[in-house]
Amino acid sequence: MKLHVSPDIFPPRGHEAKRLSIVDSAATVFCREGFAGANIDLIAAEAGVSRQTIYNHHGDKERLFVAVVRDLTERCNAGIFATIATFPDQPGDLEADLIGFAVRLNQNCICNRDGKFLRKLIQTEGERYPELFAEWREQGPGRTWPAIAARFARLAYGGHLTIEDPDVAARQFLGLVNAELQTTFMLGGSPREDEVLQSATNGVRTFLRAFGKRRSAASSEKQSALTSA
Amino acid sequence: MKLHVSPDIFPPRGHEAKRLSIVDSAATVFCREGFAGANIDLIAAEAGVSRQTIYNHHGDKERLFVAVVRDLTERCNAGIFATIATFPDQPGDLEADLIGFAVRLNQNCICNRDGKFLRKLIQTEGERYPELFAEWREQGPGRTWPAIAARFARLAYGGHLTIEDPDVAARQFLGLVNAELQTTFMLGGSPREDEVLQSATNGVRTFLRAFGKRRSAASSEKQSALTSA
DNA sequence: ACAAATTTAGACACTCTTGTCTAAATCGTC
DNA sequence: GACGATTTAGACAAGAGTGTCTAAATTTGT
Repeated sequence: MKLHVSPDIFPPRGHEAKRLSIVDSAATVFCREGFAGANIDLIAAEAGVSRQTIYNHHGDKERLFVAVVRDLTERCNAGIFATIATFPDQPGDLEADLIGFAVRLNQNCICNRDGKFLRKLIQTEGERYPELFAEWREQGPGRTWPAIAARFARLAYGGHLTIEDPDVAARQFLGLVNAELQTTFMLGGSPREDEVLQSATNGVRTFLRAFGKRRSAASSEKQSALTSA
Repeated sequence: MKLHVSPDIFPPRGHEAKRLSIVDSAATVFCREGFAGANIDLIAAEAGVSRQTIYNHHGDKERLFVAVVRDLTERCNAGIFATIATFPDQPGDLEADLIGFAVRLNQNCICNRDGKFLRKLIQTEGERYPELFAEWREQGPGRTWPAIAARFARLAYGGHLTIEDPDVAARQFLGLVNAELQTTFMLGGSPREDEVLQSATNGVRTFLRAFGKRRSAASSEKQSALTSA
C-alpha cells in the first residue's frame, strides 16, 4: 500500500534512470536484431540491469517494444517540430536558407540515432503492429507534412515561390532533398555529412527551378552565368 | 554415383518445381516474419512440402535465405531493365510519356510482389548481410540508375530537356515520382493504382517545370492541349 | 542507522526451433 | 510392373529464449 504521496514522483530517482536505460538499450537491440531476434538477456546486459528488472518495469517483451516505439516517436516528433520552427519565413537567400533547413532536418531528425531507429522499426515491424504504426503515421507524417506545407504556402503567399498545391510541394521537397540518400536509408545506414549536403543542394536547386520565381530575377547569382544555352 | 548423364537436366521436372515452390514460400515467410522469426515448418507447410525436403534442397536456413535474395534480385533486375527499355526516346507528348514510364516502373518493378519483397528484405536484413546486399546495391541501383540517367541524357541531347547532370536528374526523377508513396513504402504496403498515378503525375509535372524546355508561356497545364506533333 | 522498496543472481519449467535420422510411401522412367 | 531416386511423416537430441520464482544484496528516504 503506497499512501504517503510524495510531492512529485513516486519511484526514487534511480528507478526512472533504469527505466530510461532499459528503453534505450532495448531500442538498440530491437533495431539491430528485429523483434523476434532480440534477446531480453542481451538487452539487460546492455542496459547494465538484471533481467528481472526489465520484467518488473515492462512486464513483457511486447509491451517493452511498444514502449520503445512510443518513446522514439515522441522524441522524433519533438525534434522535427523544433526544426520546422527554423523554416525560413523571411528568406534572405532563399536557396541557401532552404538548403540549411533541409540539412538540419536530415541531421537532427532523420539521420540521428532516434530517427534512424524509428525508421528501422517502422520498416521491419510495421506490418506486425498495424495499430501502433497507424498511430505513428498520424502523429508523424500526418502532422509534420502539413506543418511543412504551411510554411511553403506562406513563402508562396509572400511571393517567393509559385506553388499550386503546398501539400504536394512539401512532399516533393522532401523527395528531392533525399533523392540521393534513398539506398543508404534503405540499408539502414547513415549518410555522411557531405552526402546530406550534396543531396540537399541538388534537391533545393531543382525545387527552385520548378517553383522559384520565374525568370532569373534574384534566384541565383551563378544561374545567369550558366544560362547560355 | 551419378554417371549416366542425361541429355539436359538431371533432376526430374518435379524436382525443380519443388525448389521454386520452396523459394517462393520462403520469400513470403521471410518477408512477413523476418529472418529470425521465420519458421522452417511454416515455410514447408506453405510450400506444400515436407521439412526434410527443404533441407535436402538448401541445407540450411541461412543458405535458403541467400537463395531467396538472389532469386528476387535477379527477377527484379530483369523487370527493371525490361521497363527501362520502354523509356520514351522520341517523345510525342513528353509529359504523358514520362508519366507512363513512371507508372510502369512502379507497377511492374517496385510495387509488384518481387519488388515489395526484395525491398522488405533489404530493409530488415540489410545490416546483417552486408556483403549480400552490397552485391544488390551494385547490381540494382548501381546499374539501373545509370541506365535511366543515360535515357535522360539522350532526351537532353535531343533538345527535349535541359539537364546539367543526368545522374542527378535521374535520381531526382525517381524521388519526385515516388514522393507521395514514401510512407506506404516504409510500412511495407502497396499503394493503390490511383495513388501511383497521382504521385507520378505530380512528380513528372514538377520535373518538367524544372527541366522541361523553357518556353514559359505555355508551360504546364495548357501544354497537353497545345501539343499535336 | 533503520525500514521499505527495489534490484539482483540464479535456478527453474516450459515452449519453440533447428537440424538429423529412419523407415515407409510416392514419383518418374524404363 | 519394376527399379532407383525423391519425398514424406514422425521421432529425436540439442540448444535457445521467455517468463516466474526465491532469497539475498543493494539502494532509498527518513
